[in-house]
Amino acid sequence: MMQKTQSGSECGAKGSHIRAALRGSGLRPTRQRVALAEILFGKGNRHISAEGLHEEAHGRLVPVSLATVYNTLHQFTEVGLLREVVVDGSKTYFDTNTDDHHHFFIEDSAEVVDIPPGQMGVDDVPSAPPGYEITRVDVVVRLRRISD
Amino acid sequence: MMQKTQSGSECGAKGSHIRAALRGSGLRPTRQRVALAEILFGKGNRHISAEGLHEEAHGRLVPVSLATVYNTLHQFTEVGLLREVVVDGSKTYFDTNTDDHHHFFIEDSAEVVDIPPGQMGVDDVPSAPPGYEITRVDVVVRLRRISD
DNA sequence: CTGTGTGCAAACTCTTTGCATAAGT
DNA sequence: ACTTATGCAAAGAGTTTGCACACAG
Repeated sequence: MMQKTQSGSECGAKGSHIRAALRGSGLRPTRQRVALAEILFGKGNRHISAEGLHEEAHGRLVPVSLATVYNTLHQFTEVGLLREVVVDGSKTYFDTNTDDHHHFFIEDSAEVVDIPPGQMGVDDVPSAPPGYEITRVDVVVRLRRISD
Repeated sequence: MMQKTQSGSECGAKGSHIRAALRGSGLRPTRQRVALAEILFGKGNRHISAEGLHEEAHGRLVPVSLATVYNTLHQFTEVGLLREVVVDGSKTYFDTNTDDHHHFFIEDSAEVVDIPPGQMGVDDVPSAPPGYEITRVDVVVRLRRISD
């Protein structure tokens, strides 16, 4: 037999691809993790908060708990499937694009948008103080709506 | 060179300078605001959280409430005496240096340190999307302790 | 005096945690 | 079966708010 088709979501090749990816990262492909991964990675790069993912999952009739969403986001981040983006003091955003790149942050709507790579660079990053190493250089270009 | 400001009221030169600055910003120089301003601006550039400032005030026997610390930090930020720094999702830091500059963030100790200006620049900042203006470009160089 | 600022505690938001139950292999 | 993940609700951290009292001008 083939793999058993899952509950209500789409079945077939995509599901097993995701399951394989999770497995390859050492995560058991549970229903919730597969469903959340489909939402996260199903349509291009996304920047999403735990609340946002939770709502979107419920909108798709995937009833995951908020605690599981947090767990999953952190686990995905640990294994390198996601990246945490710090742009706003109050919420944590997760980015499905783990490449080296930077962000616009639209203050009015609290939205995060990728800055295409190659368009911006950082000159002369100072060397780390002795005893420390640089783990990342983050650039955030903050935007505000022009309200004339 | 030590002047006994604080305690009951403010009689020294520093106190009145601070009072003048507050007044010039349209803020009434209350005891709490003057005391907090002395802590903030009294010894070079600082990066401090509300909790940190609250503790430091108590350490100096200036019993301000946490709510007042928050109010004051926000008021100072509004009038341009402070700048908010977003480096960590969980806490808000305030920087007494309002010039254009960037930061190191030491992840182990959650410390913020200025990167001296002129040592680092950002190339080719993309133009803002139509309808938006850039309010600021923030660079955070994240550091971790090398633990061999 | 008069209005603004302060302090307190309660409320709020986002996130984490503990433990019984459910699911994966 | 045996282990790990999930869900729930409660706890936790940081921040904000509402209202009575206190202080600055």
